[in-house]
Amino acid sequence: MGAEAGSGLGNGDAGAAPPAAGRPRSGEAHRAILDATLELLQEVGFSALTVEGVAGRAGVGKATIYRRWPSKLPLVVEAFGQLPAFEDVDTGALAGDLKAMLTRYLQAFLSTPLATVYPSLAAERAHNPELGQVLDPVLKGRRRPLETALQRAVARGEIAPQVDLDLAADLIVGPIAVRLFFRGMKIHPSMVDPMVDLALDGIRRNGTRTE
Amino acid sequence: MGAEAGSGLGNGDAGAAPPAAGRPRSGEAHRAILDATLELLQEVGFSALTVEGVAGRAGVGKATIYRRWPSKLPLVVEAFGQLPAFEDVDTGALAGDLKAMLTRYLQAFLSTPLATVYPSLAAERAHNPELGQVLDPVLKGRRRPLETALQRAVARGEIAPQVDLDLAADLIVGPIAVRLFFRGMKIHPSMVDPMVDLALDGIRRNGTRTE
DNA sequence: ATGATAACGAGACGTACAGTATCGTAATCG
DNA sequence: CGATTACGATACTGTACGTCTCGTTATCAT
Repeated sequence: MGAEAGSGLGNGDAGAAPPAAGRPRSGEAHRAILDATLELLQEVGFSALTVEGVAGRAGVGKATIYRRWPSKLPLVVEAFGQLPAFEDVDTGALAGDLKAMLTRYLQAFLSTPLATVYPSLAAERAHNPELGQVLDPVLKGRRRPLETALQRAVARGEIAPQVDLDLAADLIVGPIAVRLFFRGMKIHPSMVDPMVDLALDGIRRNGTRTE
Repeated sequence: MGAEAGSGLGNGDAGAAPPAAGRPRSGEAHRAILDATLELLQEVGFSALTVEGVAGRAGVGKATIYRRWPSKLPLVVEAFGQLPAFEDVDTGALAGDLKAMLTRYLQAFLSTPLATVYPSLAAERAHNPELGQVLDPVLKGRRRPLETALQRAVARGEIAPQVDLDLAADLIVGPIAVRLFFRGMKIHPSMVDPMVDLALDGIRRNGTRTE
Protein backbone atom coordinates (compact mmCIF):
# COMPACT_ATOMS: atom_id res chain seq x y z
CA MET A 1 0.00 0.00 0.00
CA GLY A 2 3.04 2.23 0.25
CA ALA A 3 2.98 3.98 -3.11
CA GLU A 4 -0.44 5.38 -2.43
CA ALA A 5 0.60 8.82 -3.59
CA GLY A 6 0.05 9.63 -7.22
CA SER A 7 -2.85 7.37 -7.98
CA GLY A 8 -5.68 9.73 -7.25
CA LEU A 9 -7.85 6.70 -6.76
CA GLY A 10 -6.98 5.58 -3.23
CA ASN A 11 -9.13 2.98 -1.65
CA GLY A 12 -9.99 4.50 1.69
CA ASP A 13 -6.92 3.48 3.65
CA ALA A 14 -8.51 0.28 4.85
CA GLY A 15 -6.09 -1.53 7.10
CA ALA A 16 -3.48 1.24 7.16
CA ALA A 17 -1.63 1.91 10.41
CA PRO A 18 -3.36 4.64 12.45
CA PRO A 19 -1.37 7.82 13.11
CA ALA A 20 0.31 8.06 16.48
CA ALA A 21 -1.55 11.12 17.73
CA GLY A 22 -4.79 12.99 17.27
CA ARG A 23 -8.40 12.04 17.08
CA PRO A 24 -8.86 8.79 15.18
CA ARG A 25 -11.06 8.62 12.11
CA SER A 26 -14.59 7.65 12.88
CA GLY A 27 -15.48 4.21 11.59
CA GLU A 28 -19.08 5.21 12.11
CA ALA A 29 -18.74 8.10 9.68
CA HIS A 30 -17.00 5.80 7.21
CA ARG A 31 -19.87 3.37 7.21
CA ALA A 32 -22.48 6.12 7.14
CA ILE A 33 -20.83 7.59 4.04
CA LEU A 34 -20.76 4.27 2.20
CA ASP A 35 -24.35 3.52 3.18
CA ALA A 36 -25.51 6.94 2.04
CA THR A 37 -23.62 6.47 -1.22
CA LEU A 38 -25.38 3.20 -1.94
CA GLU A 39 -28.75 4.66 -1.00
CA LEU A 40 -28.32 7.63 -3.27
CA LEU A 41 -26.96 5.52 -6.11
CA GLN A 42 -30.12 3.50 -5.82
CA GLU A 43 -32.33 6.59 -5.75
CA VAL A 44 -30.79 9.01 -8.25
CA GLY A 45 -28.20 6.98 -10.11
CA PHE A 46 -24.54 7.60 -10.64
CA SER A 47 -24.43 10.75 -12.73
CA ALA A 48 -26.85 12.59 -10.45
CA LEU A 49 -24.96 11.56 -7.35
CA THR A 50 -23.33 14.53 -5.61
CA VAL A 51 -20.78 14.49 -2.86
CA GLU A 52 -22.78 17.18 -1.11
CA GLY A 53 -25.80 14.93 -1.24
CA VAL A 54 -23.84 12.05 0.25
CA ALA A 55 -22.51 14.29 3.02
CA GLY A 56 -25.99 15.52 3.83
CA ARG A 57 -27.52 12.04 3.85
CA ALA A 58 -24.68 10.67 5.98
CA GLY A 59 -24.78 13.60 8.40
CA VAL A 60 -21.18 14.35 7.67
CA GLY A 61 -19.12 17.28 6.43
CA LYS A 62 -17.76 17.24 2.92
CA ALA A 63 -14.21 17.34 4.23
CA THR A 64 -14.79 14.08 6.06
CA ILE A 65 -15.51 12.45 2.72
CA TYR A 66 -12.59 14.04 0.91
CA ARG A 67 -10.30 13.07 3.79
CA ARG A 68 -11.02 9.42 2.95
CA TRP A 69 -11.54 9.43 -0.79
CA PRO A 70 -9.83 11.79 -3.22
CA SER A 71 -12.93 12.20 -5.34
CA LYS A 72 -16.38 10.92 -6.01
CA LEU A 73 -15.27 8.10 -8.25
CA PRO A 74 -13.18 6.01 -5.82
CA LEU A 75 -15.93 6.43 -3.25
CA VAL A 76 -18.35 4.84 -5.65
CA VAL A 77 -15.83 2.13 -6.48
CA GLU A 78 -15.54 1.19 -2.83
CA ALA A 79 -19.32 1.22 -2.40
CA PHE A 80 -19.60 -0.91 -5.52
CA GLY A 81 -17.21 -3.44 -3.98
CA GLN A 82 -19.72 -4.05 -1.21
CA LEU A 83 -22.50 -5.01 -3.56
CA PRO A 84 -23.34 -8.69 -4.04
CA ALA A 85 -21.41 -10.59 -6.70
CA PHE A 86 -21.61 -14.11 -8.08
CA GLU A 87 -21.96 -16.78 -5.44
CA ASP A 88 -20.73 -20.23 -6.21
CA VAL A 89 -23.35 -22.95 -6.39
CA ASP A 90 -22.34 -26.57 -6.87
CA THR A 91 -25.17 -28.70 -8.20
CA GLY A 92 -22.93 -31.36 -9.70
CA ALA A 93 -23.52 -30.30 -13.30
CA LEU A 94 -22.37 -27.22 -15.16
CA ALA A 95 -25.75 -26.24 -16.52
CA GLY A 96 -27.30 -26.41 -13.07
CA ASP A 97 -24.48 -24.44 -11.49
CA LEU A 98 -24.67 -21.66 -14.03
CA LYS A 99 -28.44 -21.42 -14.01
CA ALA A 100 -28.53 -21.18 -10.24
CA MET A 101 -25.72 -18.65 -10.08
CA LEU A 102 -27.14 -16.44 -12.78
CA THR A 103 -30.60 -16.55 -11.26
CA ARG A 104 -29.29 -15.42 -7.90
CA TYR A 105 -27.12 -12.75 -9.43
CA LEU A 106 -29.98 -11.35 -11.45
CA GLN A 107 -32.04 -11.05 -8.30
CA ALA A 108 -29.29 -8.90 -6.79
CA PHE A 109 -29.78 -6.50 -9.68
CA LEU A 110 -33.32 -5.87 -8.51
CA SER A 111 -32.47 -5.00 -4.92
CA THR A 112 -29.20 -3.07 -5.29
CA PRO A 113 -27.84 -0.23 -7.42
CA LEU A 114 -25.77 -2.74 -9.40
CA ALA A 115 -27.65 -2.04 -12.60
CA THR A 116 -26.82 1.64 -12.31
CA VAL A 117 -23.28 1.48 -11.03
CA TYR A 118 -21.92 -1.17 -13.34
CA PRO A 119 -22.38 0.67 -16.62
CA SER A 120 -21.34 3.96 -15.04
CA LEU A 121 -18.02 2.49 -14.02
CA ALA A 122 -17.63 0.96 -17.45
CA ALA A 123 -18.21 4.35 -19.04
CA GLU A 124 -15.76 6.06 -16.76
CA ARG A 125 -12.97 3.58 -17.26
CA ALA A 126 -13.13 4.11 -21.01
CA HIS A 127 -11.25 7.37 -20.61
CA ASN A 128 -9.75 6.97 -17.17
CA PRO A 129 -7.12 4.23 -17.14
CA GLU A 130 -6.44 4.70 -13.43
CA LEU A 131 -9.96 3.62 -12.67
CA GLY A 132 -9.30 0.40 -14.49
CA GLN A 133 -6.38 -0.40 -12.23
CA VAL A 134 -8.50 0.02 -9.14
CA LEU A 135 -11.51 -1.67 -10.65
CA ASP A 136 -9.95 -4.72 -12.23
CA PRO A 137 -9.09 -6.59 -9.02
CA VAL A 138 -12.63 -6.00 -7.78
CA LEU A 139 -14.13 -7.23 -11.01
CA LYS A 140 -11.85 -10.24 -11.06
CA GLY A 141 -12.97 -11.23 -7.59
CA ARG A 142 -16.59 -10.83 -8.52
CA ARG A 143 -16.39 -13.36 -11.35
CA ARG A 144 -14.16 -15.87 -9.65
CA PRO A 145 -17.07 -18.12 -8.60
CA LEU A 146 -18.00 -18.34 -12.25
CA GLU A 147 -14.55 -19.56 -13.17
CA THR A 148 -14.56 -21.98 -10.26
CA ALA A 149 -17.71 -23.58 -11.59
CA LEU A 150 -16.20 -23.81 -15.06
CA GLN A 151 -13.05 -25.43 -13.68
CA ARG A 152 -15.17 -28.02 -11.90
CA ALA A 153 -16.83 -28.78 -15.22
CA VAL A 154 -13.45 -29.29 -16.84
CA ALA A 155 -12.48 -31.70 -14.06
CA ARG A 156 -15.70 -33.63 -14.61
CA GLY A 157 -15.05 -33.78 -18.33
CA GLU A 158 -18.02 -31.60 -19.25
CA ILE A 159 -15.74 -29.09 -20.89
CA ALA A 160 -12.82 -29.98 -23.15
CA PRO A 161 -9.57 -29.01 -21.44
CA GLN A 162 -8.42 -26.80 -24.27
CA VAL A 163 -11.40 -24.46 -23.93
CA ASP A 164 -10.47 -20.89 -22.92
CA LEU A 165 -12.34 -20.59 -19.63
CA ASP A 166 -11.92 -16.85 -19.43
CA LEU A 167 -13.59 -16.52 -22.78
CA ALA A 168 -16.23 -19.05 -21.76
CA ALA A 169 -17.10 -16.94 -18.72
CA ASP A 170 -17.51 -13.92 -20.96
CA LEU A 171 -19.75 -15.93 -23.23
CA ILE A 172 -21.97 -16.78 -20.26
CA VAL A 173 -22.31 -13.27 -18.88
CA GLY A 174 -22.12 -11.50 -22.23
CA PRO A 175 -25.76 -11.76 -23.27
CA ILE A 176 -26.86 -10.65 -19.83
CA ALA A 177 -24.60 -7.63 -19.90
CA VAL A 178 -25.75 -6.67 -23.37
CA ARG A 179 -29.42 -6.97 -22.56
CA LEU A 180 -29.28 -5.38 -19.15
CA PHE A 181 -26.94 -2.50 -19.83
CA PHE A 182 -26.98 -1.72 -23.51
CA ARG A 183 -30.45 -2.72 -24.55
CA GLY A 184 -32.12 -1.79 -21.26
CA MET A 185 -34.10 -5.02 -21.20
CA LYS A 186 -35.52 -6.62 -18.12
CA ILE A 187 -34.43 -10.22 -17.93
CA HIS A 188 -37.17 -12.51 -16.76
CA PRO A 189 -35.92 -15.41 -14.62
CA SER A 190 -37.36 -17.82 -17.17
CA MET A 191 -34.84 -16.45 -19.65
CA VAL A 192 -31.87 -17.78 -17.69
CA ASP A 193 -32.26 -21.38 -18.80
CA PRO A 194 -32.32 -20.72 -22.54
CA MET A 195 -29.41 -18.32 -22.17
CA VAL A 196 -27.23 -20.84 -20.42
CA ASP A 197 -28.28 -23.63 -22.75
CA LEU A 198 -27.42 -21.65 -25.85
CA ALA A 199 -24.01 -20.69 -24.49
CA LEU A 200 -23.28 -24.27 -23.54
CA ASP A 201 -24.54 -25.88 -26.75
CA GLY A 202 -23.69 -23.17 -29.26
CA ILE A 203 -25.69 -21.40 -31.90
CA ARG A 204 -24.84 -23.75 -34.73
CA ARG A 205 -26.78 -26.89 -35.39
CA ASN A 206 -24.81 -29.85 -34.10
CA GLY A 207 -23.07 -31.85 -36.76
CA THR A 208 -23.06 -29.03 -39.25
CA ARG A 209 -19.41 -28.27 -38.69
CA THR A 210 -17.82 -27.03 -41.85
CA GLU A 211 -14.25 -27.23 -40.68
CA MET B 1 -32.99 20.59 -16.94
CA GLY B 2 -36.49 21.95 -16.26
CA ALA B 3 -39.91 20.37 -16.59
CA GLU B 4 -39.46 20.25 -20.34
CA ALA B 5 -42.77 18.98 -21.58
CA GLY B 6 -42.79 15.77 -23.51
CA SER B 7 -39.63 14.00 -24.46
CA GLY B 8 -36.83 16.36 -23.65
CA LEU B 9 -34.81 14.22 -26.02
CA GLY B 10 -35.73 15.64 -29.39
CA ASN B 11 -33.78 14.43 -32.34
CA GLY B 12 -32.84 17.63 -34.05
CA ASP B 13 -36.04 18.23 -35.99
CA ALA B 14 -34.81 16.18 -38.90
CA GLY B 15 -37.45 16.22 -41.61
CA ALA B 16 -39.74 18.72 -39.87
CA ALA B 17 -41.46 21.34 -42.01
CA PRO B 18 -39.54 24.62 -42.06
CA PRO B 19 -41.26 27.68 -40.60
CA ALA B 20 -42.89 30.02 -43.04
CA ALA B 21 -40.79 33.08 -42.23
CA GLY B 22 -37.44 34.02 -40.84
CA ARG B 23 -33.88 32.98 -41.47
CA PRO B 24 -33.64 29.25 -42.00
CA ARG B 25 -31.45 27.13 -39.81
CA SER B 26 -27.99 26.67 -41.15
CA GLY B 27 -27.30 23.14 -42.28
CA GLU B 28 -23.66 24.07 -42.22
CA ALA B 29 -23.80 24.87 -38.51
CA HIS B 30 -25.67 21.61 -37.93
CA ARG B 31 -22.94 19.57 -39.52
CA ALA B 32 -20.17 21.58 -37.89
CA ILE B 33 -21.73 20.89 -34.48
CA LEU B 34 -21.99 17.17 -35.06
CA ASP B 35 -18.46 16.99 -36.42
CA ALA B 36 -17.09 18.92 -33.45
CA THR B 37 -19.00 16.64 -31.12
CA LEU B 38 -17.43 13.54 -32.64
CA GLU B 39 -13.99 15.11 -32.60
CA LEU B 40 -14.24 16.06 -28.97
CA LEU B 41 -15.73 12.72 -27.98
CA GLN B 42 -12.69 11.16 -29.55
CA GLU B 43 -10.31 13.53 -27.77
CA VAL B 44 -11.71 13.96 -24.27
CA GLY B 45 -14.43 11.35 -23.95
CA PHE B 46 -18.06 11.69 -23.05
CA SER B 47 -17.99 12.87 -19.46
CA ALA B 48 -15.46 15.59 -20.19
CA LEU B 49 -17.38 16.78 -23.22
CA THR B 50 -18.81 20.27 -22.71
CA VAL B 51 -21.35 22.08 -24.81
CA GLU B 52 -19.19 25.16 -24.58
CA GLY B 53 -16.32 23.15 -25.99
CA VAL B 54 -18.45 21.91 -28.87
CA ALA B 55 -19.65 25.43 -29.62
CA GLY B 56 -16.10 26.72 -29.62
CA ARG B 57 -14.79 23.94 -31.83
CA ALA B 58 -17.69 24.30 -34.24
CA GLY B 59 -17.40 28.10 -34.37
CA VAL B 60 -20.98 28.41 -33.22
CA GLY B 61 -22.85 30.07 -30.39
CA LYS B 62 -24.19 27.93 -27.57
CA ALA B 63 -27.72 29.00 -28.40
CA THR B 64 -27.34 27.52 -31.85
CA ILE B 65 -26.74 24.15 -30.24
CA TYR B 66 -29.54 24.45 -27.72
CA ARG B 67 -31.88 25.55 -30.49
CA ARG B 68 -31.42 22.12 -32.09
CA TRP B 69 -30.88 19.80 -29.16
CA PRO B 70 -32.40 20.25 -25.71
CA SER B 71 -29.26 19.08 -23.94
CA LYS B 72 -25.91 17.48 -24.38
CA LEU B 73 -27.25 13.95 -24.31
CA PRO B 74 -29.45 13.94 -27.43
CA LEU B 75 -26.70 15.72 -29.29
CA VAL B 76 -24.37 12.87 -28.47
CA VAL B 77 -27.06 10.35 -29.41
CA GLU B 78 -27.37 11.89 -32.85
CA ALA B 79 -23.60 12.01 -33.29
CA PHE B 80 -23.46 8.39 -32.16
CA GLY B 81 -25.96 7.47 -34.87
CA GLN B 82 -23.46 8.59 -37.48
CA LEU B 83 -20.72 6.26 -36.29
CA PRO B 84 -20.07 3.04 -38.20
CA ALA B 85 -22.12 0.00 -37.26
CA PHE B 86 -22.10 -3.61 -38.35
CA GLU B 87 -21.84 -4.07 -42.09
CA ASP B 88 -23.23 -7.19 -43.61
CA VAL B 89 -20.74 -9.55 -45.20
CA ASP B 90 -21.93 -12.64 -47.06
CA THR B 91 -19.23 -15.27 -47.38
CA GLY B 92 -21.61 -18.18 -47.82
CA ALA B 93 -21.04 -19.60 -44.35
CA LEU B 94 -22.08 -18.27 -40.95
CA ALA B 95 -18.67 -18.51 -39.33
CA GLY B 96 -17.08 -16.59 -42.17
CA ASP B 97 -19.77 -13.92 -42.14
CA LEU B 98 -19.49 -13.34 -38.43
CA LYS B 99 -15.72 -13.32 -38.36
CA ALA B 100 -15.56 -10.80 -41.18
CA MET B 101 -18.24 -8.59 -39.68
CA LEU B 102 -16.74 -8.58 -36.21
CA THR B 103 -13.27 -7.90 -37.53
CA ARG B 104 -14.47 -4.89 -39.46
CA TYR B 105 -16.54 -3.65 -36.56
CA LEU B 106 -13.65 -3.93 -34.15
CA GLN B 107 -11.54 -1.85 -36.49
CA ALA B 108 -14.16 0.88 -36.29
CA PHE B 109 -13.60 0.97 -32.54
CA LEU B 110 -10.03 2.01 -33.14
CA SER B 111 -10.78 4.95 -35.43
CA THR B 112 -13.95 6.40 -33.89
CA PRO B 113 -15.20 7.37 -30.42
CA LEU B 114 -17.42 4.28 -30.37
CA ALA B 115 -15.54 2.75 -27.46
CA THR B 116 -16.19 5.87 -25.39
CA VAL B 117 -19.71 6.70 -26.42
CA TYR B 118 -21.23 3.26 -26.23
CA PRO B 119 -20.74 2.65 -22.51
CA SER B 120 -21.59 6.26 -21.69
CA LEU B 121 -24.95 5.92 -23.34
CA ALA B 122 -25.47 2.61 -21.58
CA ALA B 123 -24.73 4.27 -18.25
CA GLU B 124 -27.06 7.12 -18.93
CA ARG B 125 -29.99 5.01 -20.01
CA ALA B 126 -29.86 3.10 -16.74
CA HIS B 127 -31.60 5.99 -15.00
CA ASN B 128 -33.04 7.86 -17.90
CA PRO B 129 -35.78 5.82 -19.58
CA GLU B 130 -36.41 8.53 -22.16
CA LEU B 131 -32.95 8.01 -23.51
CA GLY B 132 -33.79 4.39 -24.09
CA GLN B 133 -36.71 5.33 -26.30
CA VAL B 134 -34.50 7.47 -28.50
CA LEU B 135 -31.62 5.05 -28.43
CA ASP B 136 -33.35 1.76 -29.05
CA PRO B 137 -34.25 2.33 -32.71
CA VAL B 138 -30.67 3.39 -33.38
CA LEU B 139 -29.28 0.33 -31.64
CA LYS B 140 -31.70 -1.93 -33.43
CA GLY B 141 -30.59 -0.60 -36.78
CA ARG B 142 -26.96 -1.05 -35.87
CA ARG B 143 -27.31 -4.77 -35.24
CA ARG B 144 -29.61 -5.57 -38.11
CA PRO B 145 -26.82 -6.83 -40.36
CA LEU B 146 -25.96 -9.31 -37.66
CA GLU B 147 -29.48 -10.67 -37.63
CA THR B 148 -29.55 -10.75 -41.41
CA ALA B 149 -26.48 -12.99 -41.42
CA LEU B 150 -28.07 -15.25 -38.82
CA GLN B 151 -31.26 -15.51 -40.85
CA ARG B 152 -29.24 -16.53 -43.90
CA ALA B 153 -27.68 -19.27 -41.79
CA VAL B 154 -31.12 -20.51 -40.78
CA ALA B 155 -32.15 -20.61 -44.42
CA ARG B 156 -29.02 -22.61 -45.23
CA GLY B 157 -29.75 -25.02 -42.40
CA GLU B 158 -26.69 -24.03 -40.37
CA ILE B 159 -28.89 -22.96 -37.48
CA ALA B 160 -31.87 -24.92 -36.23
CA PRO B 161 -35.06 -22.95 -36.93
CA GLN B 162 -36.13 -22.92 -33.30
CA VAL B 163 -33.05 -20.99 -32.17
CA ASP B 164 -33.79 -17.55 -30.73
CA LEU B 165 -31.85 -15.36 -33.16
CA ASP B 166 -32.09 -12.28 -30.98
CA LEU B 167 -30.44 -14.19 -28.18
CA ALA B 168 -27.93 -15.66 -30.59
CA ALA B 169 -26.92 -12.17 -31.70
CA ASP B 170 -26.39 -11.19 -28.05
CA LEU B 171 -24.27 -14.29 -27.58
CA ILE B 172 -22.06 -13.22 -30.46
CA VAL B 173 -21.52 -9.65 -29.38
CA GLY B 174 -21.69 -10.33 -25.64
CA PRO B 175 -18.07 -11.35 -25.05
CA ILE B 176 -16.87 -8.41 -27.09
CA ALA B 177 -18.99 -5.97 -25.11
CA VAL B 178 -17.84 -7.44 -21.81
CA ARG B 179 -14.17 -7.34 -22.69
CA LEU B 180 -14.18 -3.99 -24.40
CA PHE B 181 -16.38 -2.03 -22.03
CA PHE B 182 -16.37 -3.70 -18.65
CA ARG B 183 -12.96 -5.29 -18.52
CA GLY B 184 -11.22 -2.61 -20.56
CA MET B 185 -9.39 -5.20 -22.63
CA LYS B 186 -8.00 -4.62 -26.07
CA ILE B 187 -9.26 -7.27 -28.44
CA HIS B 188 -6.62 -8.46 -30.83
CA PRO B 189 -7.97 -9.34 -34.27
CA SER B 190 -6.68 -12.88 -33.79
CA MET B 191 -9.19 -13.23 -30.96
CA VAL B 192 -12.17 -12.91 -33.27
CA ASP B 193 -11.97 -16.44 -34.65
CA PRO B 194 -11.96 -18.25 -31.29
CA MET B 195 -14.74 -15.99 -30.06
CA VAL B 196 -17.01 -16.77 -32.95
CA ASP B 197 -16.13 -20.46 -32.88
CA LEU B 198 -16.94 -20.77 -29.19
CA ALA B 199 -20.28 -19.01 -29.60
CA LEU B 200 -21.15 -21.20 -32.57
CA ASP B 201 -20.03 -24.50 -31.06
CA GLY B 202 -20.80 -23.90 -27.40
CA ILE B 203 -18.76 -24.25 -24.26
CA ARG B 204 -19.74 -27.80 -23.49
CA ARG B 205 -17.96 -30.78 -24.94
CA ASN B 206 -20.04 -32.25 -27.73
CA GLY B 207 -21.90 -35.39 -26.83
CA THR B 208 -21.74 -34.73 -23.11
CA ARG B 209 -25.35 -33.61 -22.99
CA THR B 210 -26.86 -34.61 -19.67
CA GLU B 211 -30.43 -33.84 -20.59
C1' DA C 1 -38.01 47.91 -51.63
C1' DT C 2 -39.42 47.16 -47.02
C1' DG C 3 -40.91 45.22 -42.93
C1' DA C 4 -41.83 41.00 -40.14
C1' DT C 5 -39.68 37.02 -38.55
C1' DA C 6 -36.32 33.92 -36.94
C1' DA C 7 -31.64 32.13 -36.84
C1' DC C 8 -26.94 33.66 -36.26
C1' DG C 9 -22.23 34.32 -33.09
C1' DA C 10 -21.03 36.22 -28.89
C1' DG C 11 -21.22 36.27 -24.34
C1' DA C 12 -23.46 37.74 -19.76
C1' DC C 13 -26.09 35.58 -16.24
C1' DG C 14 -27.96 32.46 -12.42
C1' DT C 15 -27.60 27.89 -10.59
C1' DA C 16 -25.33 23.74 -9.22
C1' DC C 17 -21.67 21.19 -7.84
C1' DA C 18 -16.54 19.74 -7.39
C1' DG C 19 -12.90 20.17 -4.58
C1' DT C 20 -10.23 23.30 -1.12
C1' DA C 21 -9.79 25.95 2.92
C1' DT C 22 -11.05 27.66 7.37
C1' DC C 23 -13.90 27.90 11.26
C1' DG C 24 -14.52 26.35 16.39
C1' DT C 25 -15.11 21.81 18.69
C1' DA C 26 -14.13 17.06 20.17
C1' DA C 27 -11.36 12.94 20.78
C1' DT C 28 -7.02 10.64 21.60
C1' DC C 29 -2.11 10.43 22.76
C1' DG C 30 2.28 11.39 25.46
C1' DC D 1 -2.75 19.18 30.14
C1' DG D 2 -0.86 20.28 25.77
C1' DA D 3 -0.02 18.66 21.03
C1' DT D 4 -2.25 16.66 17.36
C1' DT D 5 -5.70 15.27 14.31
C1' DA D 6 -10.56 14.33 12.96
C1' DC D 7 -15.06 16.27 13.31
C1' DG D 8 -19.42 19.05 11.22
C1' DA D 9 -20.28 23.26 9.18
C1' DT D 10 -19.70 26.45 5.84
C1' DA D 11 -17.32 29.93 2.94
C1' DC D 12 -14.78 29.97 -1.15
C1' DT D 13 -12.99 29.26 -6.13
C1' DG D 14 -13.59 27.34 -10.49
C1' DT D 15 -16.15 25.13 -14.08
C1' DA D 16 -20.02 24.06 -16.83
C1' DC D 17 -24.96 23.83 -17.64
C1' DG D 18 -28.84 25.93 -19.62
C1' DT D 19 -31.22 30.61 -20.25
C1' DC D 20 -31.24 34.97 -21.91
C1' DT D 21 -30.21 39.22 -24.36
C1' DC D 22 -27.33 41.62 -27.45
C1' DG D 23 -26.70 43.52 -32.39
C1' DT D 24 -26.57 41.25 -36.98
C1' DT D 25 -28.06 38.59 -41.01
C1' DA D 26 -30.92 35.74 -44.09
C1' DT D 27 -35.45 34.67 -45.84
C1' DC D 28 -40.32 35.42 -46.82
C1' DA D 29 -44.63 38.18 -47.79
C1' DT D 30 -46.31 42.20 -49.46
